[in-house]
Amino acid sequence: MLLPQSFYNRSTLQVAQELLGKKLVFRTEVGILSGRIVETEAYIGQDDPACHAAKGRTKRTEIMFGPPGIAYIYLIYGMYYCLNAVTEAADFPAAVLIRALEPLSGIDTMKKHRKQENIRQLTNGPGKICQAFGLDKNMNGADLCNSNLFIEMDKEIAPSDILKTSRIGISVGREKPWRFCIKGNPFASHPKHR
DNA sequence: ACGCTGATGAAG
DNA sequence: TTCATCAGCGTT
Repeated sequence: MLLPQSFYNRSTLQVAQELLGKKLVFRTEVGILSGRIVETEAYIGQDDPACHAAKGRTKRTEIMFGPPGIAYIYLIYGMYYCLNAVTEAADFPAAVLIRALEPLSGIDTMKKHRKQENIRQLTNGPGKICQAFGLDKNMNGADLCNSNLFIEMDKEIAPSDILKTSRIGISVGREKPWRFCIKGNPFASHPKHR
């Protein structure tokens, strides 16, 4: 069952943790691509210096100020895309970055997109997920509750099985423990925890 | 440890 | 208009 908009219209920290174990699905012309979410990060509001929307509304970040349950996909480092799910009510800018998946279906297509045979290397990083799924700016703004890209209910992860660490790859806001992984899952982006 | 790569937003 | 920055990845 597909997660409804009300799932996303809550505290970002709660959504980020509850997304662990859920299934990201993308229906494409070449078949269904899916994977279990095993790593997320929260980016929350104007007081979080690492959040793209920290300095207010811009053309790029207005999507984070919009309604919850929308895909926010942006280009990073000139070559890779990152997929986020917008959270919380409209006018509060926040999102959850999907950082790593355990591939479930469409694995052959993912291998082709990634030019990579090792299943563990297919989706263990936010840029790799978008490459494996073929997601780019064309899917920015897609409604995760009503489009070919959505998230389904699946496993429930017990709080005791969630590892909390600082976020990766940022230069500000490092002190916030807003990265979440399924403990011991081998598909996380950084196998060694910080 | 480093280079690739280009959109973004702030500064001028 | 220029310029530093950047929620990553692959190769060295």
